[in-house]
Amino acid sequence: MIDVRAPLSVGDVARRAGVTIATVHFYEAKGLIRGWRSEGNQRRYARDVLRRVAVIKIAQRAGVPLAAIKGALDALPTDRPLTVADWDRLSTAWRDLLSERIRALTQLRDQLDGCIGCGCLSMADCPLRNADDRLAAQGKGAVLLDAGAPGS
Amino acid sequence: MIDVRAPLSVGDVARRAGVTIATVHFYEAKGLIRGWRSEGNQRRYARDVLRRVAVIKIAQRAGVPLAAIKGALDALPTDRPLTVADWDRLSTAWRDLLSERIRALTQLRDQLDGCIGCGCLSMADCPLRNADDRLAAQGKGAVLLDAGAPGS
DNA sequence: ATAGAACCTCATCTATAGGTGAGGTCAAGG
DNA sequence: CCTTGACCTCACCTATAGATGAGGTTCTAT
Repeated sequence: MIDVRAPLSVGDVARRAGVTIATVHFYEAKGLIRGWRSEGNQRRYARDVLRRVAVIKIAQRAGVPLAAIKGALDALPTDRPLTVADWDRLSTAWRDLLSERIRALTQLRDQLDGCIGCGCLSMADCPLRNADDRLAAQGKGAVLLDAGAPGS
Repeated sequence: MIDVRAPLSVGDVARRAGVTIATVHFYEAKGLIRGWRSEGNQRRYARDVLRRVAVIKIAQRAGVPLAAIKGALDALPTDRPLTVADWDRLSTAWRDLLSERIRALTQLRDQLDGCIGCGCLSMADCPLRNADDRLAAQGKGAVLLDAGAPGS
């Protein structure tokens, strides 16, 4: 008989969250999830971590780096499970990030459309090269893609 | 008096392409660009590399990893500068990749919209978690984002 | 009680895309 | 001539996100 309220082992979490045990170790080491230890020093987790890992994976799909995800999760109280309201705030922020990413990629695609066959790459006023330069001037690389995430 | 047809040094390429000297070294080591050496063993490049570097940077913005960019460039004859037709083929292929990326991110955003506040993350039929599982089942991680690039 | 599965830590490795500094060489102007 | 800036190689470092294996311990079921 399985008690659905029993604490989860690393293996349980890994299997049920669809990640490897190494990943669970890694997330705990990075402070993204939290648990306690058994008498014999084995990891134990509340069922709540499953939702946390799910949230982490969704944010990663949206392109949010782990450090930023941690920042966002840290801004939430840790003494209770994630609530719907928490998820609402996180998903809204990440949705906006996603929109910005989509906007940037769409703009690039449109520029690519406009430039296909034009051979203008060597000219100073090519929109593709200029957009790139404008970004480069604002800092180093990938500004649009890696721009600040919520809570960090 | 500056001869616009004179070969470029690494420093020239770096300055004019908007990358660091380390990056030029790196690209040459990876076979993304090619040049020759002066009597004194210093790197020399034809002006053509400027266009190549520009193409590389655009592909990177589209999310194409360097190895795939190299694959695409290797499929092109190296005994002449990049032509408009070459650029046409590359940009069309990358445009499609970009479209796929945009589609995947847009789908994720729509799912996020549908799920905001629904609190369904813990349920097995949440579209966000399922989409994730479907991807995971096809291999490990980031399938949509890193899917095959042209010429590799 | 004991076999075997699951778990522990720690060190090392993978891949991507470069950056940094040491120690030495090359090239051009005053 | 000789200084100075640009260049060379090589080794090692950074960050991200884990994977892998060694050597030893704990848990659980029979």
